[in-house]
Amino acid sequence: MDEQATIQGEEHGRLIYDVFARNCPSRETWGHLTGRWGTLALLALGEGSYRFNALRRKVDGVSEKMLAQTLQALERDGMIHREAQHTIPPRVEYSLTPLGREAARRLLGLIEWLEEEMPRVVEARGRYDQAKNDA
Amino acid sequence: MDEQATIQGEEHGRLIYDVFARNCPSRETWGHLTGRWGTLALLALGEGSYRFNALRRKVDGVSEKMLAQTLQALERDGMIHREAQHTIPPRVEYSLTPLGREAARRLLGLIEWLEEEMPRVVEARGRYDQAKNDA
DNA sequence: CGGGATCCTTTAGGATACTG
DNA sequence: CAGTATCCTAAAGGATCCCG
Repeated sequence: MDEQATIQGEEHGRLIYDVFARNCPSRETWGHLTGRWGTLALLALGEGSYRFNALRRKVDGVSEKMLAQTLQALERDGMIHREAQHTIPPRVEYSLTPLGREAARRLLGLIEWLEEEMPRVVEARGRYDQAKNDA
Repeated sequence: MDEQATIQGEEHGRLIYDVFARNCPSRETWGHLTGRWGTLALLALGEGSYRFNALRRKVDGVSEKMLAQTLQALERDGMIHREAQHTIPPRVEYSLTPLGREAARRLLGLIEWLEEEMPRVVEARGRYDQAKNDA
């Protein structure tokens, strides 16, 4: 082996990505958190609670259908709290649960790191494309 | 507003998720990192370097096509290093770059957190489904 | 206003066969 | 062995209409 420490996560003696690969419930939730609209919805709600259409305006580009679907999935996972008033017209407020708040915090951490590193990524892309052209 | 601190990320004075929403390069890389196979490939390579087919066996369930596609995207983003020996038969080793190693570490952190919280998620799902049935 | 239902398009992903 | 190319299916996603 090499001296460089390997990056491993253990969970009950098994490598976590093995657990993660097959174990469906966490895979599904992972998809909800990191999916195209899930992350955006969580980050938006990290700012405060919003009603459906306000949220839709914040998560720019999302369709009604996808926003509803995304919110339902995250509500079911316990990340989002949904408060409905049965009035006409209806009024529904979405907010983060403590669990969702923690998820949003961690996702934001990853995204901020990525944003910081983007110059490196862009540079790597340039080198990669250059090498392709030379071939 | 509420007393609870909001979760915000700032970058040049703009909310980071606004930047993130439109700014394509980081969105694309985010997809590569969090996509179905990207995360798995990064975590597998966190253990050490692997050749194509060995990696394919580790990232169980991935097709040749998707693994090739995933590795190329991450190589282009500077996350993965590809070392080819032009022999017959060919021999290609994949490993993480320092950037990729950091990405893998952070992704693993998020996944480990999620695994820890899964009981809470499962419980929330139970409550959600129960409430649906009552309606 | 907050969705559900429906229909349609686009993309992700897989199986297979082939090549250096 | 490490891919590429081709073809196909399944799933994500979007537009529209409708209702309480």
